[in-house]
Amino acid sequence: MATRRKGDQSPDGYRPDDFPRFAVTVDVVILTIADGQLKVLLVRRGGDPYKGAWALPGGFKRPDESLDAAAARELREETGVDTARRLTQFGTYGDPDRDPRMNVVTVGYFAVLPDIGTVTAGTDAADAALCSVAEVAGGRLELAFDHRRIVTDAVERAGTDLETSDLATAFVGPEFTLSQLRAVYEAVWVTTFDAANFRRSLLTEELVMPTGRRAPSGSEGGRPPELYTASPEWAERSPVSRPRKTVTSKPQPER
Amino acid sequence: MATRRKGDQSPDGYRPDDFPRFAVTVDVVILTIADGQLKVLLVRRGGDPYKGAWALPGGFKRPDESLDAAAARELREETGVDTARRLTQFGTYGDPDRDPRMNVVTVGYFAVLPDIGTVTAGTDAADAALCSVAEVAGGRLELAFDHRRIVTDAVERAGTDLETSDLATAFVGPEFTLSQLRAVYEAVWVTTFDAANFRRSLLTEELVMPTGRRAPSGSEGGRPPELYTASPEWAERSPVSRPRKTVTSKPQPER
DNA sequence: CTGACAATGAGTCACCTCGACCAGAACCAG
DNA sequence: CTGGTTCTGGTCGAGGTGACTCATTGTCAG
Repeated sequence: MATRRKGDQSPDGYRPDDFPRFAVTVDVVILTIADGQLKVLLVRRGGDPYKGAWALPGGFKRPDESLDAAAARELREETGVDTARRLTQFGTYGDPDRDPRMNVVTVGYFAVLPDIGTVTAGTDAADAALCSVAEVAGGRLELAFDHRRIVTDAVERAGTDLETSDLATAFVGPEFTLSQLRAVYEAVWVTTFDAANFRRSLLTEELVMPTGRRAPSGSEGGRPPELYTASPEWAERSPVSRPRKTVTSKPQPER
Repeated sequence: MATRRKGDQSPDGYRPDDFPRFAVTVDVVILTIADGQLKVLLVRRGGDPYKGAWALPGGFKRPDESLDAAAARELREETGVDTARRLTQFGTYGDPDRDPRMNVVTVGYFAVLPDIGTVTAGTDAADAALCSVAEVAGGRLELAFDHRRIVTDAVERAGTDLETSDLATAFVGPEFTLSQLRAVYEAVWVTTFDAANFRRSLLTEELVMPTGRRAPSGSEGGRPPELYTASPEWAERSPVSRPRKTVTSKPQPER
């Protein structure tokens, strides 16, 4: 609870100096898929500690706004994205040494975007970039503060949300091919799916509806795929179930 | 991220007064099962706002401890429970009007206990009680601040964790009957399970191991059940899957 | 124009899981 | 002993899933 404290001797009200005060920030992990890889939007720091290092976009919560509103505002201010879709809180970080200068408690949010073209309009676009999540998680790309931990937590949360919500549709646009959708699951989870079985899962459950139109075929040629839209009843149901087995080192054809 | 802010003109360091400061607290939702019902441990407030109302145990984070440590400390101080098992963070609440007097951001944790007998030893045991979660969620029991929301969020999180972890074993002791375990799932999710099928699920996956001993049969008579222990490989696997259907209004025998 | 190629779309089949159901075993109250 | 209750073990069928095959439809190189 918020105010109760053992040994509080001022029943008539708070004396704010009795309690430690913290700065509260929000950090936003923006995930998208580009080049078949899972990417995260990062900005380059201009301030003192970790100057020049990559970090998550974020900022201070204001006293008159909620945490959700703060995350939406920071996302809008720094990336130009109006959070049409979900903005999900996934964790809060308050280790005493996570910021070398002051006590900062930060609340992590994540959002998912279909295409990064809409993001570059942010005011700080100059020093923003999409970076590979694998490089961040593997340590090959250093992040400021404990942002690497925050990113990995966000990715893990996104992975579970794929199973329990329609989060996958947020990675693709309003119209998409089943291959694009399948690429989302394969990128976030690390597995592979049989295209035919994946197709059957979604169609028999009527989670996607064909539009009748077709997307242009890829650079490799091949039959142009049909475009689908997400059914409104995607939420609640579990569209695709995560393979439980350990990575079965499928005989993946080299290419 | 923690420190970056649009318009920050002090590259050499913080001027703490530039940023709003908040009190940071942790609230702990202790869940257990008693009388076949899901219960939550509450304390009665002695302070000014919401005086006399039920609230969650919790308190202020200290600058030199992590959030997890603060939750564990408060749990230990107020309930006498040393968090042998998991203590899971599930959400953070920072609406500007959630505390009428000051800006308070609180981080919610939940823990699960097998038996409440070990909890009454807390220093504030006099005004602590186990209350029905159904009464809290239904609004028949008023809580201070936004604690009702926090409790329902904790229960929802516990429900999903039942599926993805060995959380169920935390509700029961180190040795348990399958009926006790089944009662956990049935209480947290609101459904019912066929005892035989529930048994088969756990035994074929070897998630529980029989001890050879038996518990005394209940007050209603019946065959005395065998005692089991949890297999260490319970984690990672999904022991029991949540029924997806809407509550099929099963012909439940009245009693 | 023609054939190679790529990816989609559609179908089959074996296997497994899960829900529903039943019957016997073990124990208690009367 | 008898009836009632719970636990334990088993069967049976519907439905879902993985693995696989094959036809279809388009692009592209020549």
